[in-house]
Parts: sequence; C-alpha cells; structure tokens
Amino acid sequence: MESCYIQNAKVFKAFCDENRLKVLESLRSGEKCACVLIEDLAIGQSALSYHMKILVESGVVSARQEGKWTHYSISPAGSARAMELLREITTPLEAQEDSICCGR
Amino acid sequence: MESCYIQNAKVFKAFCDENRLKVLESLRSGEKCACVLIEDLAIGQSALSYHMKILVESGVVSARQEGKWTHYSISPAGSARAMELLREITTPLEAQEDSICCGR
DNA sequence: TTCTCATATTGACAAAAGTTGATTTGAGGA
DNA sequence: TCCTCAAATCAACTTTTGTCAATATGAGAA
Repeated sequence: MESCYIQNAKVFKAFCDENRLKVLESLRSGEKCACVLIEDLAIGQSALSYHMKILVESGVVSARQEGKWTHYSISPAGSARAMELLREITTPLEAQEDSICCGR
Repeated sequence: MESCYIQNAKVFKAFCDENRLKVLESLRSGEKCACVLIEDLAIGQSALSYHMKILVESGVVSARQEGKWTHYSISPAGSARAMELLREITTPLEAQEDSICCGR
C-alpha cells in the first residue's frame, strides 16, 4: 500500500513539469483536443500522451472522448481538491479547520 | 532566461516528494530544528539538507539560524503564494466563443 | 471486411532527481 | 588559537522522469 505522502505527491506532480503547465495554461481558455495541444506546445505526439495521462490521473484534467478525438479540459472538482490539499498541507495544525488527507 | 513555466514548476516541486511532504507534515505542529526532522523522518543528514534546500528555495518553508542550529517552519507568505499560483493555473479564463477544433 | 487517422503504448535512451558516505564549512565553547 | 558539532556540500551511484521513434489499438469511414 502506498503512503498518503506518495499519493499526495502524485497530485502535485501535475504542476511540476514545464510542459504540463503549458497544457494547463492552454486549457484555461477552454476544452482542447490533443491535436491542438500538440501544435500549441510544439511537442511530440507520444510526449503529449504521456503528460496527459499524468494530468488526467492527478484529477486536475478530465478527458472526453468524441469519435476518434479526445478533448481535454480543466476539471473544476479536481482543481478544487488540489487546492484543498495544498491548503491542508501548509496550514499549521492549531489553525486547521478540516482534513481530507487519508480519509482522516 | 528561464520560462515562467519552469519557475512555477519549481514552486510545486516542494510538494512532489514523499520526504518533503513528511517534512511539511512535521512542521505543521510548529517550528522544528533539523536534528528533530532527521529523527522524525528517519532520513540521512545530507538527504534532509538536500530536501530542506528545495523547500526553502520554493518559499514554502523558512529557515531561522540560532547558534549552530537551524530551525525550520512553514512560511505563511510562501504558502499563500503557492496557493494563489495554483488557483491561477487552474482557473479558466472568461468564457469565450466555442473554438473550432478538429474540424468541428 | 479493410483503410485511415487519432491516440496509446512500448522500448531504448537521456536527463534529472534522490540517496549515501565522506568531507567541508562555520559558529560556539574551551 | 583549537576542538566540537550542526549543517552544507561533494562525488559516486541508483532511481525516476521525460523524449523519441516505432508499433499497437481502436473507432469511423469505405
């Protein structure tokens, strides 16, 4: 079983890479399909696929299949969860209001 | 010159590693000196030093020298900056016309 | 069915990150 | 000054991450 530290680290890995931040920046203006992201970032197709997998698994981005195209967008729920996690991680205990770490 | 994507990625690297999340968790209960963190995490001295450097440079942790000891604590200002950055990165821009994507 | 095209996956490789043990630095006390 | 000790740095090494080119998958069209 993985520690919650490793699990939480995975959420923030979404924001730890230059290309993934570029993807998020591009998605701020709305849903984009993979082909557009490849052009925007000037990145290889398999590299984009690799980064999108990390972003989707972190919960911050959601994917929508439509025919052979995949459309990606920022997930408000996933973003909110990342925000909440960051808030919790950096909030001193006496000032803490509630917790979402490891189901505690 | 470094892109702002690379700079922003560095802030979130603070939260991308199991041991750094453990350090932050330990610091939530208050300022700790390095010797205590080494015991808490069961980590080598040089490994802790390596991680503390990353945490301090990200701005999320601040260091206070007192004699030969260094005391670390969560920086409220640095944490607030990280929160604000995360919020900005994941907030969609004003809704725009649907863009034409993949011939649609 | 077969063809085409968008995306996912694989494997080889390169680069970056993390660990370990040894050494160095630098501040306080003798 | 010299000694001690906490922390930083270094060098060698291992592990993880990211890239590229090739191949596989899977859905729509023919």
